[in-house]
Parts: sequence; C-alpha cells; structure tokens
Amino acid sequence: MKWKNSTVTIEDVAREAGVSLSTVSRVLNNKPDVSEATKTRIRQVMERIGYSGHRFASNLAGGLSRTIALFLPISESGIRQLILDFVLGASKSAESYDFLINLSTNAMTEIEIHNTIQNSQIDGAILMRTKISDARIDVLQNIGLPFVMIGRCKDTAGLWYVDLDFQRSIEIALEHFLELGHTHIGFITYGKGLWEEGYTYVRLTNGAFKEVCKKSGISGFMVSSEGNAQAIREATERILTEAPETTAILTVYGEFVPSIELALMKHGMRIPSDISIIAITEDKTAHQMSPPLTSVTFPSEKMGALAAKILIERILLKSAYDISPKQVLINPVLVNRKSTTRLLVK
Amino acid sequence: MKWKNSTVTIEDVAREAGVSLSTVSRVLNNKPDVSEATKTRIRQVMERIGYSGHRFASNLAGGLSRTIALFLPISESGIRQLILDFVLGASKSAESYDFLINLSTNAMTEIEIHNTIQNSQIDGAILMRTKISDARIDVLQNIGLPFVMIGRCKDTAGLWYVDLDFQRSIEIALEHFLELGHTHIGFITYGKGLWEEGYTYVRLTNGAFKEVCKKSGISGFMVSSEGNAQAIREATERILTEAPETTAILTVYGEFVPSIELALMKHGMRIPSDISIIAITEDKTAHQMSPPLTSVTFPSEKMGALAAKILIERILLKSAYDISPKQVLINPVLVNRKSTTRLLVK
DNA sequence: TTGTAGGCGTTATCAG
DNA sequence: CTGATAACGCCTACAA
Repeated sequence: MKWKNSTVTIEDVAREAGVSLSTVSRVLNNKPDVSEATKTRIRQVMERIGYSGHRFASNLAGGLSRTIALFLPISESGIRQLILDFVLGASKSAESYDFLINLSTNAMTEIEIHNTIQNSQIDGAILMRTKISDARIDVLQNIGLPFVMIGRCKDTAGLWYVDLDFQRSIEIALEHFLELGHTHIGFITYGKGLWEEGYTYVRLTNGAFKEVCKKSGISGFMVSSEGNAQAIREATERILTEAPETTAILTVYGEFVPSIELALMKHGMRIPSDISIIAITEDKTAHQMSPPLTSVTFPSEKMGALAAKILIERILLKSAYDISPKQVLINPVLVNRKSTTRLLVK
Repeated sequence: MKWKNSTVTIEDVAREAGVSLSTVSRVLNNKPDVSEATKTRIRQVMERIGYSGHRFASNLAGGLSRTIALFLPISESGIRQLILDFVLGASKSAESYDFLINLSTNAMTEIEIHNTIQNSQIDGAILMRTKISDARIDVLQNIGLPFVMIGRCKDTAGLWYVDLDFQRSIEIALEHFLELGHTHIGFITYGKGLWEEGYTYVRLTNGAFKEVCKKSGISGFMVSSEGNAQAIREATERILTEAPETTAILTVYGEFVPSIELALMKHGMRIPSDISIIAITEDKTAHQMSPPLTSVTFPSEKMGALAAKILIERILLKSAYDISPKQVLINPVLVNRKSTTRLLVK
C-alpha cells in the first residue's frame, strides 16, 4: 500500500466541504455556533479524505497539545511489574482520548521540570512514584500545570490523585487472618529498612499494620525488603527465625510470593497448611500463583488508566480552575483463594 | 520559587544579543556561516535568560520534533520486567540527546500507524516486540520513517536493529553444561506452545537448542511456558516427570527461576547440587538470586538505550539516505556464578 | 451561522 | 557572515 506523503490539513477539508478554515476549526474543537448540517458534512469530509490533525500546530496556535507527560523517576529498586502496569494503563487510557504520552524518566531538579514543561508543550502530567514530600508538586503547582498523582504526598489538599486505600487493605487482610484464628503474623513490607518511609504507602501500610496489631492483640513481626529474590528470601528467613510462632504472612506484592515460598519450603513449611499468605496484588497475579493467592486487590493497571482519564477529562473541561480536586481512593477487596486456611488448634 | 510564565523565545535571545532571528536559529541548529564570536555570545545569552526551545514550533517550521515513538504493543503475556528495562533504557538514552519519547501501545492497523505518525510529528520510531513477520515494518518503510527494531524480523536486509545473538547464547550455555558433564538438559522456553514462534528469538532459541543437542549428543527436553508463576512450575514439573534423567535446566529469563526452584524443591532437588541452572538474563537479576545464577548476559536496559542511540544519531545525521543500516547483535557472555556445578558420576 | 486576518515560535530561502 | 521575510497548520478574535 502506498501513502500520500503530504499532510491533509484543515484547508483541504475546508475546500472539499466548501466552507472556510474557521468553520472546520470550530467543529474540530466542538465549539457552538455551527449548524448541524455543516457539522456532519465536515465530519464526513474529514473521514473521507483522512484528516487526522496536527497537534503541534494546534498547540502553537493556542490549542491543546493533546499530550501528557508521565513523570517516572527511575531507581534501582521499585517493583518493575507494578510500574509497567501503571504505565500501560495510563497509555491505553490516553490513547482512547487521542492523547499522547510523553515518558519522562530523568531525575528532575526544579529547573529541569520547568524546562521540560516549557519546551515539551504538554497539557498535563501524571506523577508516578509520588513521595510523601515530593519536590515535583510545588513546581507543578507554581507553573499551573494540571497533574494527578499515582499515590499520595503528605498534604493532599487541593491535589488530584489515584491511590489504593492501603490502610484499609492492611485492615481487611488482618481481619481475615483473625477470622481464621491467626494471631502471630509476619509482614513483609517494601523498603531498604523500616525507617525508609519516603513513599506514602510504605508509611501507611507500616502504620496500619502496627496499629491493627495493637488494637487486635495480634503479635506482629514486620520486616522490610527490597524487590529482588535474594532480599525477599532473607526477609522471610528473618520472620521464621526471629518469630518462629508465625502462622501467617502478609506481603505487599504478589510477585514476592515465589521467593517467600522458597524460604518457607527450606524450613519444611507449606502454603497454606503450615503458613497462610495474603498478598496485596493485582488479581491476575494472584490468580496465576500456585496455590492461587488469597489477595487484597491492587488494580494497578486500572489505576494508571484512571489517573490518565481524570487528568484528561479535566484538561478537556477548560473552564477548569474551579473544578474541585478529584481524589480517588480505591476501595480494596479481599478475594479468598487458596493460600489461607483456618489455624488448626494443636 | 516563582517562575516566569512567559516563554523565552529566540526573539528574546536575538534582541538581547543584538542579532537577528536567523542568526540565533543558525547557532541553534549548528549551521555553518556564523562567526565564533557571535556564536559564543548567543550561547551565553541563551544560558543567561534561560532559553530552552520549542520543539513544536521548530517542527512546524521544518525542523526536527526531537521526538521518537516507542511502539510497544501490549499483550497479556510478555515478560514485564524485560519490557520495562527496554523502555527505561530507551527513555534514558533519548533524554541525553534532548529527545522525547512517545509511548504508543495500541494494536495498530496499518492505517492507525499511518495516522499516528502523521499527527504525532515524530522523527523516528523504536519497534518493540518485533515479530518474525511484522506488519509495522512495511508501513514504516513506505512512509519513510527511520526506525530501529529491538529484536528482529525475518528478512532484515536494509533494516536497523538491536538484538541479542540468541543462537550464540544457547550455544555457550550448552557448552558450559557439557564441560560440566551434563548431557540430559531441559529447556524452558517462552511461548504458549512450541509451535508459537511469532517472535524471532523464540524461533532462534528453540532452533539452536535442537541443533546443538543433535550435534553434541545431548538428550534435550524442551518445554514452552508463559511468564506466570503457575505456568513455569508446570513446565518444570513436566521436565521432571517426563525426562527424569535431567541434570541441568536452561531457561530464557532469570525471573523464572524462583518458580522453577519451587517445583524442584517439591521433588527434593536443590540447585546446584541436584540440578544445575543457567538463565539468559540481565546480570543484575542473576546476581540477586539465591544462589546467584550462572547466566548468559542479556543486557536489556543497555539494548533499549542502544536502540534509541543509533536511531537518534541517524536522525541527527540528516544526510541520511545513504547510511548503511546498523545492525547490532549483542555478543552474549557466560558468567559463572553459583547455580551450576560439575555432574558427579554416580 | 460563517468568513477574514493576524499571530503562535521556529526554520528556510533569499538577499545583502 | 548576517538579516529580512515567507511559510508551517492551526486557533481566536472580529467582522460580515
């Protein structure tokens, strides 16, 4: 198949439809004051001659660039699986609005962010890996660029975000354990150490765990681990040796489980007969484990998609500055599968 | 800190430096015919008043958009870890050239690709998840957009790519096993079944495995698996039950190993005392396993970066059409760690 | 309801 | 070596 090399412009559309440029532009931007008749006629022409717009020109002339930035700081640690889920979700969603995604992975000093925005011509941004106190937020607010966070910072007043209700996640997981009779519970959380609370969810999960344990008389043992196989095994080992009465383990990522299980097997322990496990993870992942994991839902791809969706819809509603911030806290649900069981009285 | 809201344009630079727009534009684009003196003066002014360019305007006027597309078709299967490595590598590299990355994850019919390119204003593209016969390639060639593949299609004449030399990877892995005395070798490869050879690397690895086995008198047992924990365990089970003499396993991804190990432990087998393992994987991953994996290097992040690098350098060299295609085949290296050992004669 | 003119920030083509 | 000037494709007043 051979493609015409020349771009189809609104001028072509206008000529073909027998109207002026501005009229075409109006229907393009859904402005009022265009008769239904011409509107449909123009749309048909666009369809026929294959008009597909030029976002750069549009943006130059004062319109939208239909492009959002995805700020994704790289770091060695970080759960790759989860990150890709967010990215793919956001990308898919953006495409459905005919928006483009600009991936930005640099370290980003304030000035760099400013320049990026200035010369990237973006309409908004998604912040990934949001930290409790995140320098990017001030900058974005100063510039006045609409943005939504995946995750949360400390003071979210006036900010937009999509996040999982991590406190609730911990609560329902522990409630489930309690119902099954487990009172000695290990918790493998994320981080280089328990003091590493740069991420809000780490602080929230750790805090919630401690709190629920205290309130419910659970004997909890918490250990931090990075995302690699070796670290997870060591974390599990620590639970087994330092809190040998443990009968249930809660962990923040389904992907950790094979490594956890490995450490357990070394001690001759099976899931769930000897030890029960709950993971906070994507259903898909939980489902594909063996045994299938009892899990608290963490719909990461959907969350990425949602972040893009609310951002773009905000951008599209240009009368924007009195929009109240949309803060989406995903309500976690426990799905009972095969990795947990009632504690047998010995 | 407060930022000026107005954009700094080349006009500002020109006025400030006491020259015309065109002169500024010339130094911006490294054109000849500008005296060293004015060149440095202009550069200083740009630095001082914080000029950072407007890629959209530049592109409109006939310059580069300094943006490349990253075509990443989503599918349920596919090793997320690996994919993110490619993406991050490419992104990092692009940023070092002041290029932007546009993520494109839709399914992409020919027309969609064409439209995407037309209205995205990109200078080039990286193709991820390249298939043996990949519809995107024809389209891109027709349009005349420079692109480089990560992976390979069938007929690579005239095409640019970055790929691992998978045949060699298999060879050196099996050679290593042979040296250690292993002659009954299992191979866990990727795919829904052995007939699923849509990806070149699957065909290459599977083919190479068969060939080397035949030539070297290895008794090989090959089994395909998708990337999830459950599937990998089942694949391992099959090897253990259907080819119980197996003393060594070769697999294409380090991330598979915890699940493989789990299946082995169920049969009371340890790595490496009972069974040796080699994975084709990123050094980092191999290093973080327990025991650290003997691996064939698969520098995925570096490959993504390299793809972006050669693409962008090609774009920057505008006298481009007599450039001979750059085809990079990464030479795999075996790194001996702790997951392989000499076969003891019983 | 529709058309006209000016401009967005940059590059390319000409003249000087 | 340097400076005007006309595009690039689109949007937004303002005019009709």
